Amino acid sequence: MAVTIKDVAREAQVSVATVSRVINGHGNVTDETRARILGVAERLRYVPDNAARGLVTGLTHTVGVLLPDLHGEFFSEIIRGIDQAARRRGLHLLLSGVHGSAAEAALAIRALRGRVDGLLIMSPHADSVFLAAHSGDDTPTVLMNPPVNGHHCSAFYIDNRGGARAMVEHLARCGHRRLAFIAGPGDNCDAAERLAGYREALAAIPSAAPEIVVAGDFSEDSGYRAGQELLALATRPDAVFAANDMMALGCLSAFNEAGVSVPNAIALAGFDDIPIARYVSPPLTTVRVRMAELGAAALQRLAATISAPDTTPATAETLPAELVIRASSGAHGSPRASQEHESAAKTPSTGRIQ
Amino acid sequence: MAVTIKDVAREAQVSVATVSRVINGHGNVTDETRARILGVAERLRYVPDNAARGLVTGLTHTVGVLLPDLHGEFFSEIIRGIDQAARRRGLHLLLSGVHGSAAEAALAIRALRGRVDGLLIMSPHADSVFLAAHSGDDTPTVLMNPPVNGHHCSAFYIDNRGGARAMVEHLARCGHRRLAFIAGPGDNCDAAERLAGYREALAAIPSAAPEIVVAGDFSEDSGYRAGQELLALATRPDAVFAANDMMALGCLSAFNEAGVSVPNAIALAGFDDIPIARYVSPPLTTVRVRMAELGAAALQRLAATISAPDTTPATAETLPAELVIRASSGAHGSPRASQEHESAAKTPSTGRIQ
DNA sequence: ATGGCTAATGTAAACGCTTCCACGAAACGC
DNA sequence: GCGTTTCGTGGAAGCGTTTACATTAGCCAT
Repeated sequence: MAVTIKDVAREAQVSVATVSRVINGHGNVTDETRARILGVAERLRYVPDNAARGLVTGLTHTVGVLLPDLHGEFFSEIIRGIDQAARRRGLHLLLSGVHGSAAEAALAIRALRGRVDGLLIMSPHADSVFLAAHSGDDTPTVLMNPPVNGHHCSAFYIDNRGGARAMVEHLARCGHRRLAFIAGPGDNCDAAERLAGYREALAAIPSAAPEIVVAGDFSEDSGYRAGQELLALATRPDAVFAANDMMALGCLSAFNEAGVSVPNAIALAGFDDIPIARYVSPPLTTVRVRMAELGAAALQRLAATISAPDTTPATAETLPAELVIRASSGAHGSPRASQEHESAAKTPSTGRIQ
Repeated sequence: MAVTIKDVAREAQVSVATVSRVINGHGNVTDETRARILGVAERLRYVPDNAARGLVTGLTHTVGVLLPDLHGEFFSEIIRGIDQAARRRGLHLLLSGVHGSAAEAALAIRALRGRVDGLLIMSPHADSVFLAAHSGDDTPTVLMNPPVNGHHCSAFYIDNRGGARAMVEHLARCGHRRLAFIAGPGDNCDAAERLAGYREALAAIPSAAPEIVVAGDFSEDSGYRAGQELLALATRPDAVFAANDMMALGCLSAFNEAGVSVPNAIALAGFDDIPIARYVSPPLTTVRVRMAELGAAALQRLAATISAPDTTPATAETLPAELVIRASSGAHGSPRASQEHESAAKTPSTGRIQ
């Protein structure tokens, strides 16, 4: 262990208290003394030990970030948003990928004790995790896209339902009447919400044909199979809305292979706006959620809770999902022209729980 | 601050020393005493404070990760590799995105003092960063893809040159003779290495036409412009090798717009294997570096250095870049068949410095 | 001068934990 | 039986900081 505050104090012929005051910018120190101490600290390359500091102050200036899976653009966007917001507040990020069960997640949370001032959690097990590890603990916590509502800490939700609704309405506006939906995994909350949105919106459109829902599991393959299934139908749908972009892509492959032109013969839309979406041909109409903003908002909320744990009430906020209209939905005559039109159908909503 | 070791000791009617021994699994404790302490700890939901633990042991079980830019797949892959390797060793990750200058990076490193056991750095300023913040400091450090060689800590390099060479050779094997190169930004090390690899390989092919290098800056736009530039040439090249995939994509747009068929009229290749590469039409032949493996290897190295700082020599290792052959390079008659052939041209190399 | 302020600095007690050392008791070898 | 280990446990000294409190000195009003 390198040079400590004592070394600086000895060298500058003052007490450690005075050095501490100078380092932390507290007043009541002569300019001359301050200068001398600063000089010595510089010369000795003194850097305060954050562990020791945290021990006595109880503050680590670090927040723990628990993410379910460290895969792909989705995740990196969240991190980016969190990081940006964090560095603006001088906070550090303790990152932890939680792969397995709720038990493992709980273990990870325990391991963070004394290391972080607060927690940012995104996990399908968010509720059980919370229960298992947090009960009796008062670490400020913010949940990102948790499976269910009603925790006693702040949470940020994604407006899956509103986004799906907006997409169905868009497809209807494009003149499509038979709207099919490729569903996601049954145990996935986002998937369920998107399906619900599809159904809600469909029910609200008088001229629309009855629902057509085929199974999928978010994978490209399942989208491909769903596409074939839809083509085999007695009466084909006018438009297909997949619960995520990967399935839409798989579906697109199936259509291409069958020689069915998108969007002329059949319109197609996805959900997520993964980077590839704008590059496929035709560019995919989809729904976007600004994940970086989710991360940033969650961190901001957490920071507020940390600095004033008692006066900051737990909130539930839902982030809007925006329509990203590209060529695949057949919105305009010319696919080229409609590209990146990106009209946004925002559905903001902020509530307070508890 | 919740329940401490003292609370457990008092409740279990033993000294804190004994509790500590039980918690840390040290021997010399009666089974009966151990059981009692464990029971109390469980009941009280005792979780050791890591800050305090770190203060006395000097170990944090945390490594700092400094990354230049928290954008895109590239970054998330590295993180994923690091995280995986870290959790296998019970290490935590303190993540920090370093956007700005070397000075800012140095500041970030200082802020990690007492928080981490080691550093994993990826930064274009890696050398100055290192000098500015590390001199006099002995924190174990591993560099990932640093700009230059010859630091006194371990480093992992990416075989940009070898990858570029392999690509040129591949294009030549496909029968192309006039090979053009779209260069990256002049101040970028990776770009420079790739250009060098192109030149080396080209010089080694007797039948090849002289080099054709057009400027680019890694952006899609610059690739588009480079593509137009190449088409305007008196004699068009047979194949175009872009220093990264984004430029290759831009170039592809230019070719498509001009009605120039890829790979029939002209072959195309990129570098990086971004996720989109396999989805464009035709799928893009490119060079891949397994970034997750880079991260994992770097962490493994760091862990070794941490556990045995003196006996672990600093190494320099270069990670192979693999050829990913898809349709755009015109390798086979049928684009469909060659897709994801993914023959690998590995160019491993491990050396030891210092 | 004396008392009372204020400003600058020092002293020392935490913070929660690990670990060295000491101590008593039981077990051992002779 | 007595020295000598070995074992289980407690006492206490830190680890590097911050900070409440004590101390000192200088200054002004009396």
